Amino acid sequence: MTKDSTPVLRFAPSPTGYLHIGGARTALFNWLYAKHHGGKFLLRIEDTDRERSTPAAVDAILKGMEWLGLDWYGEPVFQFARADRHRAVAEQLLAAGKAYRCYATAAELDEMRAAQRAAGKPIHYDGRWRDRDPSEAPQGAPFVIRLKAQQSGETIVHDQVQGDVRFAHDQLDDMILLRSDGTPTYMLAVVVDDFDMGITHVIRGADHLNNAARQLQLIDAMGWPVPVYAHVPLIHGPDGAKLSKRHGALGVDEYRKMGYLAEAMRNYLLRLGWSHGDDEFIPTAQAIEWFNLDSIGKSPARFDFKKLDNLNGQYIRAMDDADLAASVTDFLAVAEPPRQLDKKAQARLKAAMPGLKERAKTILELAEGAEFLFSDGPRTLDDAAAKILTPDARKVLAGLTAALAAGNWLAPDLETATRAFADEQGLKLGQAAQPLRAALTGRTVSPPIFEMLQILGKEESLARLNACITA
RNA sequence: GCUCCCAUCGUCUAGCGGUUAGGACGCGGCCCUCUCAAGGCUGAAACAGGGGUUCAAUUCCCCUUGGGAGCACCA
Repeated sequence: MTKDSTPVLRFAPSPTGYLHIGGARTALFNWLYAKHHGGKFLLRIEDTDRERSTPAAVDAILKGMEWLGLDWYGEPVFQFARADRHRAVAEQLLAAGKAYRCYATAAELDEMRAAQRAAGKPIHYDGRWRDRDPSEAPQGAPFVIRLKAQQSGETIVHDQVQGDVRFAHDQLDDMILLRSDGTPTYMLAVVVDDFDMGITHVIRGADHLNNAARQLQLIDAMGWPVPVYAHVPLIHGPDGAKLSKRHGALGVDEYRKMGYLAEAMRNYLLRLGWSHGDDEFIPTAQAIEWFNLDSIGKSPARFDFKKLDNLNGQYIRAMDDADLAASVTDFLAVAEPPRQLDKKAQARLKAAMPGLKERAKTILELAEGAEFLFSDGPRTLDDAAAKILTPDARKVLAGLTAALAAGNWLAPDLETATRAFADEQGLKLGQAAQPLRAALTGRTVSPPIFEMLQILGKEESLARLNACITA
């Protein structure tokens, strides 16, 4: 807690689903803060909800974190395994008179809330068992343990993002620490675990801001140190409403499948709510150097795929050709269905990379754009390409093929030959180049065609061209 | 209903009393050009509204409006 001690951060997802984009950003901020200050970043799985927690979700979260490159210190802490410790703290509070047993039934509480709602009053536990003598307790009846919270005054959350946020104590009620089945609630578990794990900084979603005030009361009752809080605004969908699946509330693995690069993802997520002047392209190393809590914005941001695409394209263009080719190969190997590129395909892919990478926003697009390099033989024409290859165009192609075959199979020579051919035929270069492209790639869009001709090689190129001429 | 948070181009944002309100994405135009991109130049595009405070408010305060979050024996 002291200024000179190393900070200890944590990301604490509940394994009830995949790691979504909001959680990923929260994790990223914690990770960046820890990296920036040379502190520790821990992972805690909040699996106390036995009904909804699944091993598959734990796995998805871990995989998501790994893909994003957010490495944590040590082994993940599983909250449920610490239930005994949580219970002990509740008992300790009970013994100290800072907590009490409440025997109110669920039906009773429902009734109470209904009445409060009808009266326009805040919906809070009314403390009906707070000051009752234990002798009044119904024998053998189930009970919960509630914190005997302060009733007057206020709690101020000193938040690094939100500023000082004040909560009047009469707005807070006596929260449940231990359920009637003896299991700890989230409120208890978080506070105890954060203390036991030595957490100094809590960076989490703003949906927890209200909880912070309650947790502070618990921390106060235990006499524990207060962590530094930073409640980050939530991410909204493009329409300003809550992020829905069709908007981007997907598991991070979906982003991987769509062909986004982990570093681009980190950059995008970072800029969603955090800024450093006019800087947009912020590689991770730079992000670690610059990250701070002060520059986190206070308003919720909307998720924008277009900007993510652009950023991803920038990272693709900035990547080394060999690394990028390897990324495409890996991407295809785990795609559905999986595909293995043979040596020839890999060599062509790498050779064509300079032309390929500046036309793709995702690895998926890159792979699709390189399809014509992956196998030999005539191409299946897409609609636009078929339209280009009219009988006339095929005649042009026949002449051009003959002209090309006579010369060197190097891009500059091929281009010169094609231009000469177009000139003598009274054609524009495009009228010769487009049929060439269609025959070679099966499409009307590709990297510079003369370079592709060279990469494909004379034999393969001629085979594809001849197939189109005779067809 | 109650509590809390938020508010600059369509979107992400810079701005921390005096600016021609800047950048990025997206959109339009031009250039480049074998296609598509990339790249260069360029254009349109914002301080939610109303009160204060101040010589001066996008900036500080209040209200309204509009968004969002939380009010469980979920986390």
